[in-house]
Amino acid sequence: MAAPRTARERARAELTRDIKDVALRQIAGSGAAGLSLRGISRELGMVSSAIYRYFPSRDDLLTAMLIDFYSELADALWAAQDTIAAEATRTSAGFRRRWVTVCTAMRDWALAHPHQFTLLYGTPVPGYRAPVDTTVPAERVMTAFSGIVDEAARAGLFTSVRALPDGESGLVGQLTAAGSLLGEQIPPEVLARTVAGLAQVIGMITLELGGHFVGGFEPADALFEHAATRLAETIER
Amino acid sequence: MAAPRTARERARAELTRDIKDVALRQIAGSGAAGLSLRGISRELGMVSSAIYRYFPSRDDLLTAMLIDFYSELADALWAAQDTIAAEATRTSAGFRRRWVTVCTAMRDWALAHPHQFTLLYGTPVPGYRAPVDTTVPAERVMTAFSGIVDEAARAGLFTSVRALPDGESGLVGQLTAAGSLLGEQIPPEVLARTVAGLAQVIGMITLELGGHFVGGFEPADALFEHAATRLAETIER
DNA sequence: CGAGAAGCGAGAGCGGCGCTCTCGTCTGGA
DNA sequence: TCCAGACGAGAGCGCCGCTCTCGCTTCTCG
Repeated sequence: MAAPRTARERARAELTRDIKDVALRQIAGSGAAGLSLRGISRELGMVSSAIYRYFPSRDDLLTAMLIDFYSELADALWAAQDTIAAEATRTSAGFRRRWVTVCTAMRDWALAHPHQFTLLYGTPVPGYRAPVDTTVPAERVMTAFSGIVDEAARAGLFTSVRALPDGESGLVGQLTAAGSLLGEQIPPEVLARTVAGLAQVIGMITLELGGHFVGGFEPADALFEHAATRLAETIER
Repeated sequence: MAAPRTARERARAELTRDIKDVALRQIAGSGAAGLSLRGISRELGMVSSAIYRYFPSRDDLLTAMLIDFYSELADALWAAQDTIAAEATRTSAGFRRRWVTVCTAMRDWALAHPHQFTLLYGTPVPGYRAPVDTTVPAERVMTAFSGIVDEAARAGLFTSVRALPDGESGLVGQLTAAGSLLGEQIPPEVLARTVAGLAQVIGMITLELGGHFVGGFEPADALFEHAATRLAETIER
């Protein structure tokens, strides 16, 4: 993103921002499926075809939003961690507290931005396939979790972990390969639990947002916190 | 569903079936968002407005499909259990094996019917809210999991479970209330783990279907089976 | 500084969608 | 046998994503 020099470039950058702003409001209001280029252009007082000068297709606009949302979520998770970063994560209690904090931060963000969350982790939009540009911010979300585990591993918290049997499944290979991207110190068996744990967090939020808890576990605050706490224990031993 | 007597009734029942069949193909092919009443009518050689004699809106057709899919998934889960039903679930090993079997059956069904699965557990369709008719078959899916746990509880497998502290959160109350619908024998703390476990299974399948594992854990067979196995252990103690 | 290139918005138009309403026809029960 | 109700056809409403052409403006480069 070079600084806009000419008036044309400045106008273009501004309009691009405006389009994304309106798109954000549309998604926050009625979901990604309600995102309409015609609606945006109407709100911006321009003709629908003009939008295509800025985003060649609806999916490109969606991709831009996707990147924004991943980044926003990742920021929220890292910010939540920082509130207790002063406390070292060298102890078991510290690790657990930090893990639960990040899990809760994810749920809070999801409840505050349900449509954004479902766009990230819900049903992929029909013909849409997320381009590689989105994987970088998406990984920042993942590392918000794995970072905690990595730090705890460096502190030597996972000594009594039963080693994974390295069968012909290639699981250990997958895990060590993935682990080298996230932090060398995470033992494969611990990384497996971390991924499963993240899946559980996303699953519970998805179920809650999808209304699968109504009439049973609504509000799900207590259930969620309980599950996150147990998750931390599970990861650890 | 009374048996059709007149020719009119027979024709109506048949056409209703045909519409659902075509709708199923459309969803299986391009997802729920690609479901189009016009497309169905075209394939059926009739004019689009005629469809509305049978389903008053697109959402009503979606509801009918939803009920079918929940039932289909529940059937698959129960069928998978039945293959090892001869073996009693009185032992710890039996319980774990049965749990993993049902988890795997769910993943298998989801991989074979990705669009159906995402319709059930993915992003809710925009303005659509599932009517109560869908909760009955949806609960059959839940009970496919909780039934195993209930049986294990009856066999006295969960004796050494640390009791949940009954704080002011009301979690124990929620769990006992929900438990009374699923099987009186499940201790609240075990039910909490069961729900969290189901959330993890759904979460991992969602991530896999959403392509969040590509480049890291694809294929996810080994990771999934490992997670399901650990889940069974976690539920038990 | 002036001409050509490139960027831009407006407008018309394509085919698609869900859904509504009207109209003639057919069917089945009283 | 007759008539109410169910039915399919067709036209139409407003929405959508996307394309193409046409003039106007802005920038760049000789």
